[in-house]
Amino acid sequence: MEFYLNILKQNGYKLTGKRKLVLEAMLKNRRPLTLSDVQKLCVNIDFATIYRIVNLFNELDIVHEVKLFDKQQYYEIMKDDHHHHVVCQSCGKIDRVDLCITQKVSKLTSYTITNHIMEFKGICPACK
Amino acid sequence: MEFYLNILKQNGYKLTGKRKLVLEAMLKNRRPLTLSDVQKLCVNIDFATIYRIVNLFNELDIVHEVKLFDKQQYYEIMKDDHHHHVVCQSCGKIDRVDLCITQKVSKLTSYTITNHIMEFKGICPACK
DNA sequence: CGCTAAATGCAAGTAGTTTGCAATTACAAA
DNA sequence: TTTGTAATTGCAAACTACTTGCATTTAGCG
Repeated sequence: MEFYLNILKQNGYKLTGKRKLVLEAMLKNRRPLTLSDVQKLCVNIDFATIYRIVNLFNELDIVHEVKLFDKQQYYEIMKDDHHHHVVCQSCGKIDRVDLCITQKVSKLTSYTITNHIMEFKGICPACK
Repeated sequence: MEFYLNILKQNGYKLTGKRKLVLEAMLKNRRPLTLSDVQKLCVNIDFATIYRIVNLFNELDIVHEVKLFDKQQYYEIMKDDHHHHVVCQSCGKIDRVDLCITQKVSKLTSYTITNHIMEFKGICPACK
């Protein structure tokens, strides 16, 4: 918590009650969350405020964008813990995928990779 | 072209002029296309029709969904040519990424993988 | 404690897609 | 080859997820 509050402070942003609530909610729920999910976790914050806070967190790299298989944007706090996800299409469970291949892609394409999306969908062992 | 028309026929769909136009446009432009892109490539087709045709093609696995780094859905024909993409954030160029790790993810997570998203963004050699 | 710029709530706007329904068309049957 | 009919299409409106403008409120410096 302190770590993230410092990022806000160091960038000249105020430590408001709403920002602390959103941060706390996302720290306690470390999985891909939509803006609506975040709003449900933080009673009494307007949706536009949730939107602006989460977008600020994203600019400050406090949260990261996650794309799953619908048209919503998800966000998740992943400090020092870069990972991807696999979603069960039957029960909806989301598991971590600790694999990344940006270095390989960098070598293969000669691009400097700055950003990537990598998510999986399937059937989990329990649902098979 | 014939190959795809047969898929439509075999599934009981009519071979209409509009469907042929959309198919032809997407065969000639094998890169991620938004519905608006497809509409621009096919003069005189209503957007709702483009929407329904591309969605039908998607259900029949004629096209595949591609997610890039904005909020639009892209579609691309990739028969026998599964690949991913890397987008240059400077010039917008899109290159292929011929790499896939669903087998590795399958082993790692014990899920049966049915679907995945994997896209990259960076700076291309020419823009460095 | 008061001042001021930043943050927030409310309501309206926007982009991209999705749907309902009447008009049109592909194609099987005559 | 023409006809009947269900599938397809166009149009307009609805919908979802996000985005913005502006008036009100609040954090935090002095």
